[in-house]
Amino acid sequence: MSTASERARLPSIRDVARLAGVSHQTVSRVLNDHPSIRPETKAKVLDAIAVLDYRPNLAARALVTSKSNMLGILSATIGEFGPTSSIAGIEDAAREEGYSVSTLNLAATTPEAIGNAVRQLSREQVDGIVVLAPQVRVFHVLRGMSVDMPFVTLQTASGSDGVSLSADQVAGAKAATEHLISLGHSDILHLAGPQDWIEAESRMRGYLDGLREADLPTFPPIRGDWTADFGYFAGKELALRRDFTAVFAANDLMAIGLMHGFRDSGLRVPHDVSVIGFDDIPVAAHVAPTLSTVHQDFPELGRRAVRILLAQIRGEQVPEFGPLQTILRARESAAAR
Amino acid sequence: MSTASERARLPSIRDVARLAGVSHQTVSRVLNDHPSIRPETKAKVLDAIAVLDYRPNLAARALVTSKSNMLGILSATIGEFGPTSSIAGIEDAAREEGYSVSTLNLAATTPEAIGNAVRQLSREQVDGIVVLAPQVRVFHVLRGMSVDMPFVTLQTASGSDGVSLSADQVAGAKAATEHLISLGHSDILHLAGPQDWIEAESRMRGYLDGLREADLPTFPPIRGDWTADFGYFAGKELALRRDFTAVFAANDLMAIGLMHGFRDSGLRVPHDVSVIGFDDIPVAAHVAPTLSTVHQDFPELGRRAVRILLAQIRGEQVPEFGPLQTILRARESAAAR
DNA sequence: TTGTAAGCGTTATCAG
DNA sequence: CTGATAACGCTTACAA
Repeated sequence: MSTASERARLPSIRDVARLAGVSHQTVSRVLNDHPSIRPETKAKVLDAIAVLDYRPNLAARALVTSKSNMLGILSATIGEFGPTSSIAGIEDAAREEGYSVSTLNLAATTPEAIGNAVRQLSREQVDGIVVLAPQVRVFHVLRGMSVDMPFVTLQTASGSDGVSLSADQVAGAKAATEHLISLGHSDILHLAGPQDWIEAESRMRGYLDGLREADLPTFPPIRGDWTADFGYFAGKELALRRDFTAVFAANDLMAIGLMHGFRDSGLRVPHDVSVIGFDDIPVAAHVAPTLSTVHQDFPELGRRAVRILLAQIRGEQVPEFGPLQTILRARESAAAR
Repeated sequence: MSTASERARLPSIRDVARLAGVSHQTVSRVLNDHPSIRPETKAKVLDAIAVLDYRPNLAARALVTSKSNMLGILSATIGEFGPTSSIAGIEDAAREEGYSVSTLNLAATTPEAIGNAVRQLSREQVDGIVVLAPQVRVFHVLRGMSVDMPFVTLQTASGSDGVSLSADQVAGAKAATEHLISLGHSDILHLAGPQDWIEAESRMRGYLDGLREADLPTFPPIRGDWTADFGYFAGKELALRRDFTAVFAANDLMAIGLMHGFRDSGLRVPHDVSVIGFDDIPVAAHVAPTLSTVHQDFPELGRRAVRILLAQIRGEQVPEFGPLQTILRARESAAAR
């Protein structure tokens, strides 16, 4: 019985060379698609590689080239739908380009924690980092600490400096608000995301812009924490004051909790109050009433991040993506008053 | 202006040695907590390390030790709540133990794709793999191909061979079924997960066990695909036949879609039909009606997987965990008939 | 087109 | 307790 510790040594480039009757360097050339190599030699080498089931040792390669062919994901989200979907996009795009992906979840968003995380990723020799840390402070810390490798931040203020990208949150939020307005609502509240979150700010701005352009009164936003539980309590609270006819919640989870709170308070959605959310999570189309919301393509965002990052790493022209479109999904929860 | 390409060489163990006035080997010993080393020497070295902001090159270390201090996650799920939550647990536990984590998403569950994925991970020198591939076939392929490194599979049949673990799906599903029975239902349908999924089988078994023990009739399960959309169409279909009073859906997403389908067909939940789900996703407590379901601690599952894997890697005694408890959450969607 | 030599930054082995 | 020396598997020079 063989245990893990007696695992045989894997074939190296030299074993391949010996079997193929060439120098190890020639094998290396084949591996790296070096232009000048005789076809028959190449064939011999490839044969030997196949026979031995040889696979290059990535650590050795990383050591000598000081590139790891690995991308880091620095994430500071707890498993919400958006970021999670983006991560999937990042991984797929990275693997497609031959990069592996090392993920690191930030426990806290203190400068020290962020610094440690970046250092850790840098120790791991990642060639670049995709930062999925939608909190404003993370962004600032990152800018301040002069990270010694290429990085791209996702879901941050758009257009800030060419290394961040996101769907057009402001436009989406504005569209949501305008949808409510077009349904005849004029007293529209906003259940916002947490203070520190960039997306929360953008969505709030879209809300304010929408109302301002329609010359409607704005209300001080209620600060939530993205959770359905918070939405629920907000709903109970809001049911006591009846100075509004519609609410735009900064994400679907809060919107669904909100509808629950209203329901428990005897308010009917959309009959008494209209609600619209943001994100279009998979259940949005199925809750009762079905939730009007704003759809965005999170995986595509991740894919774009990778393309930008790789361009930076390779010193190529960094592609310019326009802001990713958001799509309004009108459903039952927002109706004419 | 300095570009990435002119990045200065990072300090190496030899730079530290020179500054501390010792040999590079001594530095290495300090780094690895070698027992026999004079405290003052150690202090000098640590000083030099701090001054130079030296950090060990992981690739070099991986090359010489042929361990990477990296764990692989092989995932074959599309971003569902459960697996995603478990992944977070895996990452946290791994980082805590000083391991980094490389994630690889399987596009297809063909034997070739699985083989490639494992090979890729093995190229990356990961020290072990956590497999999050709940499909039966993946499990079989893995067993057949004799992976050359330690691995643990999550969410597979419990007790099959000590390297797989999961919450007790069967017990949870049985509890859900018994809950419906205790509410007075005797004609209970099951909206199952896809054929190939291990958890789908377990939950179905729990359903069958529950009914059998109560001497109630079983119905041929409806095979779903975990999505809310499928649940919706199933609901529309089922509304046409009225030979049941309750449905146990294999996950919350399908349960929520199902309720939507019933609603659109004029059936009221729980008045006309009771529904219970599985997973306790964050919105379950807030949809209308609030969804009765079975809760399980996905992150803990991930943490346990890491502990088992690390024990294997380190050749320690592998900890024995009992099956993870599931908890019935009785809410509005399942009521007495 | 191919081969030889050197070195990447670390740990392991053996002296002292 | 500490220091030489030799790997680890690969790529980048430079030579042939």
